Amino acid sequence: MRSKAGGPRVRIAPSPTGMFHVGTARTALFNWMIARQHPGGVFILRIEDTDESRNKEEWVGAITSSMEWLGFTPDEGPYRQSEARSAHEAAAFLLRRMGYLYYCDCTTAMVEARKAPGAPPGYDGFCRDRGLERDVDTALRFRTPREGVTVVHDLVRGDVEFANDQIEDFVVAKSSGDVLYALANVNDDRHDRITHVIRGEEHLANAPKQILLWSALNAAAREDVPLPFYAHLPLLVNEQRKKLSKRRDAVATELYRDQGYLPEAFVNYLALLGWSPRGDEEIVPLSTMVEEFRLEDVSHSPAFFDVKKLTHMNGEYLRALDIEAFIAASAPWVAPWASGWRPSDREAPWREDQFDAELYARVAPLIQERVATFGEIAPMVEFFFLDEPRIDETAFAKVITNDANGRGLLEGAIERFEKVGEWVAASLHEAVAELGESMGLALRKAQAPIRCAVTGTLVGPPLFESLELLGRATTIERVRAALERPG
RNA sequence: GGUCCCAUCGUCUAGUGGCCUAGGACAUCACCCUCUCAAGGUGGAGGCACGGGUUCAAAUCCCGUUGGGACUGCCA
Repeated sequence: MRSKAGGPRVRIAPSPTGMFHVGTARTALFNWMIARQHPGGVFILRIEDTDESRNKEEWVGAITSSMEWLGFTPDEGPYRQSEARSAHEAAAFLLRRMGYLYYCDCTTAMVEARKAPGAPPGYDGFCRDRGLERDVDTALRFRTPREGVTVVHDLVRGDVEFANDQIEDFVVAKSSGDVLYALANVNDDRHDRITHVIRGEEHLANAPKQILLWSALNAAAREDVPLPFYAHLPLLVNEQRKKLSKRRDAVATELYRDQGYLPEAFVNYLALLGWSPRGDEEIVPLSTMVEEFRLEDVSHSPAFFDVKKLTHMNGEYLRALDIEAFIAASAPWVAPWASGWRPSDREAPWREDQFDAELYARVAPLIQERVATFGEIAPMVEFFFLDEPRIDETAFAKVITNDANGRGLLEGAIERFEKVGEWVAASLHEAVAELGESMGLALRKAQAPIRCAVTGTLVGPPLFESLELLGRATTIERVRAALERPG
């Protein structure tokens, strides 16, 4: 349980909430990088499941599978906080015996009722010296020092001071006997010999309480476990500058995985939230980030999670893939029946018997630089696999129904396509160009109705390459179908 | 309300007293390329919240103001 060669021991301690919050993902990344900077570093996953309402097994699965996706394999764990229940109770017992804790039977309403208008909020210490014993309605509170200051030596923010008389006598164990997060977390960190507590800024106000508890535990147990370094990371916020919330915002890491973001790109983007690599290049390999990362360099101010930038960055990663890798990695989105994992938020875009892996392999180079996520592939290439293209009515009306040249172009195209010698992109390009010329139209105008008839839309992969792959028969058949379409 | 944190282009950031006429990236605009859409290329617009100090010199240090935010549970 000790660090190998005195390396850092860090941990992320998510509570199971049903999904893996992107903020937790970033915290995991920063912790993981610190662990990887030292050969003896240890990265621990501890699931804080002490509250029974947050103790669903599948929720734990959301944590482990996202961690796996991100590539942050824990060196220890996953531990369950709930497994240490008896250790927490023992710690509470010891602390109580040594006088650091006292029983309190005040209800929230009672505390509230005693409060003079304008009095400081929080518990007033009413039971501090009443010498209550354990009972069905007694919670255990920590006897906070009334004088002095507790300073949090924060690696990103510097020293943050809290006057002890501003820290209320907080509850450490419920009247049910269940030990609360405040103590459980500290006891676990102490037990696990955590050296760096790296977490979100929302925990900064908890830090002095935890430091007090840590010291009390050291004294009570007569074992001086060194206090960890603290590092409170800037919050991730939404466009309203509010902390990213599960209710309002797209915070589930799984969502990004389902949409077809690459974990490497996602991690790279996450690192940029509150930190930046040296130099002007933002797309950097993980190994470089691990090398350059310093908690001291982390920004102090909140960061907006910008999906647009994430998406751009993902596009860059996608384009950097060689074509085989691109094809392989996109499988869950184009041939989910053949891949081990499939996105949970969508149906297969077409039936297995409609899909043609060889054809897809030839289509892929056409769309690799046109998509930013794997999820965008299917809508762009579906006309290759569906029996009939899905027609965009607006586009159809614009370039075929309502364009004076529309039908003429389609008729001319059929005529020329039937005569094309070798059915390859270059010949088709030439054929359509000539057709356009004969009607006094630029190629960009001439190709539009054909594109719409065959692919269903006005945007997509290069037309002539697409026609080549589709074949003469299908192409002509679709152009005919468009001509026969009512309206 | 109390405690605490924060403040450079719309966004993420570089900047740690002179190298700043404030750099990069995303987004945005224009142009080029072009069979559509992208990608790519070139260029543009856009920022040190405000007010006082300190200093020969401040985006950088100090104070205040304003503005944001977190916490304030017998949740984690």
